[in-house]
Amino acid sequence: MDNATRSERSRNAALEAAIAIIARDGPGRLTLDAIARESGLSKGGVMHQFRTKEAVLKALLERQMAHFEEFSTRYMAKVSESSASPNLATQLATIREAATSPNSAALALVAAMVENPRLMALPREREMERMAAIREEAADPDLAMLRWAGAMGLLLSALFGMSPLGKEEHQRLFARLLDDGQWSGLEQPAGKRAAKSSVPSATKAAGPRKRA
Amino acid sequence: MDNATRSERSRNAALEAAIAIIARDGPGRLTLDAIARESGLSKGGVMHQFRTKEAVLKALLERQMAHFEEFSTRYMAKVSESSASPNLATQLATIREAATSPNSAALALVAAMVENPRLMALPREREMERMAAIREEAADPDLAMLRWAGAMGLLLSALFGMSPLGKEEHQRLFARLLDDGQWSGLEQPAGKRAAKSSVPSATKAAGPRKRA
DNA sequence: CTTTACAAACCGCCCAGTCGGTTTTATAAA
DNA sequence: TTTATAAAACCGACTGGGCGGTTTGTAAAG
Repeated sequence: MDNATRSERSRNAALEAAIAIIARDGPGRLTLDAIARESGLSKGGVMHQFRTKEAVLKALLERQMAHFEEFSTRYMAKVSESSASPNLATQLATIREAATSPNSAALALVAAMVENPRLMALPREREMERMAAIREEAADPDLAMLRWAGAMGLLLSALFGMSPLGKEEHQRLFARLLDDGQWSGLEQPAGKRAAKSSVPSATKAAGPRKRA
Repeated sequence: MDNATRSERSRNAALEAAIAIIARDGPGRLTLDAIARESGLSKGGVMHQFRTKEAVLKALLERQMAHFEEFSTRYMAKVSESSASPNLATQLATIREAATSPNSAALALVAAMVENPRLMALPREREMERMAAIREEAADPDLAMLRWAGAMGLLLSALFGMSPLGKEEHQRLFARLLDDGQWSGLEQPAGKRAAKSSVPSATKAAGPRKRA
């Protein structure tokens, strides 16, 4: 086997093993020996590919980021024409994907944070770019950010095993977050705030039933 | 000094130390020796008050829960008359409190999760009760849950050090989440969904929902 | 005197990282 | 094609420190 592909296979196996361990046993059980055992490699082999444990975490993080980056660009290509706010739609869909992906890919974040909080700088900066794009395209930037925050809340609370929501509710809420039509009723021009209670009713036949 | 108060002081010192360590060095650095060093107690003293490390985490978790419980009931008493959805308002305010409290109290959750995911059962069950109350009182339960999720997203993403939002944006978004008037424009009677959806939903006709 | 709160040395285990050695691949001279 | 040499990938025993937890001793409270 070619040397380059041999290395790549080993690195890959190690990272897959790391994900499996985190998902099965929790981030606290992720050790270099465990990775070696799970991947079939020896400890030395793992250490040859990654000089330190932090390097493993970093590679893991970058791998996950790349994966969702790809999902993102594919989704973006699909909706960039049909949606008025493609960046927001893409982010919401990506977060939903992360929340429903069985391998609990986002757990890599937890592992990284426990071991070395500085590693979070990478995903944060990436997220800031996206957030800027979302703001640019939004008629009501704050509302867009709140929809983003809602998706993150669903994802992270589920990740922590402390979501009080059922799986079906989960899906329904994500669907509503993604549905632009559901939110157009209360968009506010940037910089202006008003305490109004009348209903513009652009999107629905039945008005709210109960008001204070 | 009285024996009972002496014990209480020691337990308190240990827990304060634990919080300080988590906030300063991250959850991965929380060790019994570190707690002993930080609190001024000896390791034996710490172990006398808490037979195991898990007991420390559990006590820490209960302490934080009690703290926010108190905040909750106080806030609830204030708004129970003036708001149409006092449970939701209280939860949102409590989450905001957790997000802005300097001691990063909620970090105890992360520490607990890393060490022993089972400990999350307590806060989750408490959260489910509250979620039920929120649903009961809401004209549009799903929208209420989404506002809750938005607050959680703001809190947790900030906790992870991966929030792309500035401090001022943070506050502004929380304020908007709390403002009932901002959301009345798109309430939907429970059990009914607008047909305008541009995104196909996976679940439909899930059955009748419970109304207050 | 008995019990409780604390101190400090200590134990065994686990973990990240090291090291000398072996196997596999790459290069190239014979 | 064969052989020689170097480099890269890999192995697994080992080390030193840190960890959770125990044990023994001491002083204060009751």
